[in-house]
Amino acid sequence: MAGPPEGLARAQWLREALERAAHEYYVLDQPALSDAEYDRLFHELRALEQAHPALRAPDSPTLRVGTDVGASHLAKYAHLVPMGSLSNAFSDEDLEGWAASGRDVAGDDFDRSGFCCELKIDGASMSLTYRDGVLVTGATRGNGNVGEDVTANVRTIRDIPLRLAGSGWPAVIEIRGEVYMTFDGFERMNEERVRAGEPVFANPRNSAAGALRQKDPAVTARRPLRFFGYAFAVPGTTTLPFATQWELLETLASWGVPVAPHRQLCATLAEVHAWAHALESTHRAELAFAIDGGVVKVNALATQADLGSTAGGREPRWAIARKFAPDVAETRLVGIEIQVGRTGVLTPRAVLDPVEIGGTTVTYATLHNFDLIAAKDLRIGDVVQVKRAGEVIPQILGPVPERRDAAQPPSPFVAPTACPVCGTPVVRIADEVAVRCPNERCPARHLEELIHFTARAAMDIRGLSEQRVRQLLDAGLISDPATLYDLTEDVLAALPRLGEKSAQQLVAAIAASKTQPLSRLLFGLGIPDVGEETAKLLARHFGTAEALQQAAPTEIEGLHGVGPSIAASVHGWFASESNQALVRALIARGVNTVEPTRAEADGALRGLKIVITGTLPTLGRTEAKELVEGAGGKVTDSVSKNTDFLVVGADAGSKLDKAKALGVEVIDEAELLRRVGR
DNA sequence: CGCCCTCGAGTTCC
DNA sequence: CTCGAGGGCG
Repeated sequence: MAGPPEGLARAQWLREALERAAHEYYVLDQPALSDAEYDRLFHELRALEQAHPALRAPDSPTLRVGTDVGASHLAKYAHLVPMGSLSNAFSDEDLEGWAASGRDVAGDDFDRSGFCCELKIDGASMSLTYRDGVLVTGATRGNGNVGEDVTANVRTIRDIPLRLAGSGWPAVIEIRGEVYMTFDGFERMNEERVRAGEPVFANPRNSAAGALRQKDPAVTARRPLRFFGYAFAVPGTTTLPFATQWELLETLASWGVPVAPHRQLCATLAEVHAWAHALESTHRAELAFAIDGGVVKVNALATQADLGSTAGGREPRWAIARKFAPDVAETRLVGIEIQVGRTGVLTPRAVLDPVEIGGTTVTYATLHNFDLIAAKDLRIGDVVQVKRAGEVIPQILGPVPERRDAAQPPSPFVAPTACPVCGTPVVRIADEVAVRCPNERCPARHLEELIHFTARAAMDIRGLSEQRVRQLLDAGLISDPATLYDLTEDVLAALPRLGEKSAQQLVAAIAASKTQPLSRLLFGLGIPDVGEETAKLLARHFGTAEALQQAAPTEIEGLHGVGPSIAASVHGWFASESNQALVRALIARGVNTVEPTRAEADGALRGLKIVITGTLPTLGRTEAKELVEGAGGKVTDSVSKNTDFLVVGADAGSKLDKAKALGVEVIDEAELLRRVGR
């Protein structure tokens, strides 16, 4: 079917697609094609070129296969001893499996000497050849047998010794290790590249590999490259003056070769698991450079020799890479649920076969809206790729069509035309992706409205969790927020899973909420477009709910920060008869509708805009916010050049980076406390 | 009219 | 945390 004209266009298209994919993969580090898709296109192109030699092009990606060493400006270097690779363990179970097969070969010896655990640096593998203690060659790994000679560039890396220190080194030795770049150096380098108008590197590993292959060593010298050694190889047989991997590392260090920190000798596999978990949860974030896991090695060299390598490959049986759980996992899309939010928006939610991603089990993932399902062509029953975005919230990247069951093709998902809870036909506002249930009495919306009313930033009713609200609603004890105030201890105590004591506390908490300021009440009512800030603004300006209710749209719009859209929303809400009835019912039950006039803050932070990020050592988030506001400051959510300072805690994310980039002052909790005079 | 800052809203897991 | 959109300001 691939006749020449068609075939020519197809071949052209394939070449471009493959080149683009390679660029996305290697340079941008954002692969758009899966490995399987890449392979499929690649094989199609190769078949096409073989069938029609006229279609071959000198720049075809097919010509790169197996020539990744030869096709460069760099000389080849044959390693004196081949560089092996490691098999991977992604979980404790994988590691136990590795140990089990090791015991099959070495018996009790496998565990006898303990395990030497080291960081797995995410950099470029390197072999340094020393003759009589002098560095003569630096070579990349290549295919394991033959790499590229990058000696001139390696000499510019300052922590690689040009001459080994100490004594006892063999006459010829290849020191194996990893060339890497610190996050800091990586960022500095990218900043320089931006200023020079050059494209930036996607991550430290790619930039380290790129820097090593520079034609001009002067360019490499300007790159902040570093080195860690972890092994060495000696051609021929030599008796070493030590018996364990641990001593090997100590020896390397004594020769002046940098060795990675956080190495540990573990007596048992259980200790290895604990070390690996600490690596992922703690050390990984604290290190100045990237790691992609740890390496576990049987400590005794004699046992290593007994274990040898796997029959076919070059993978030693005595060592394994303990990789971090991947951020992306594949699992089956079992179903799509539809959630109805407080504002009536219908949101599809993917139900997944539980899968572990980055240490937690993921069962649900939001799909945001129905267009997205169609755009990604997701079907129930598909195997999908799931990623944890922003470290926390799971995201579906897309289906894996190769794994679709041909015999039972999954059916496309059809967006609902009616609310799944109340059956009201949905509406879709022009130009908006959101689909809404327009029924203001929809039970699903009721539930969400009530939960919002009791929320911490709203009326702050402790003891009314989502589950409890659901229970009360199902029992018919409450309908709208006003009915909460009719609850009595007797009625509550009769409910299952609710004792006398809890009933008492709950009634007290509900009663206590009556005195909350108007701003919290306004926020709790859930007026569209009125969040915490706008509620405060309205409450402070109008003082009472009555005044706000009677206000003309123009008066509301006059407030700084409120435009025509919000004004119309507020006015419209109070114009509704049922909303007016709700406000009357709340007043009748003694709920406060007045904003207390607060004394002018004369605190140390008056007029300052402050952002808080990460986990503070002693203060909770709300406490910190109250502290700042009590001192006259304002806490905002995002860092901008108007931000006066950023209070940073543990595990700070992108805000810290942004503050640094904008030159915003960064302080810690202790400094904040000092500034507010505590 | 376009840019930048803020705010609202939705979201998962333990 | 992130996205999208309202709103202020030049």
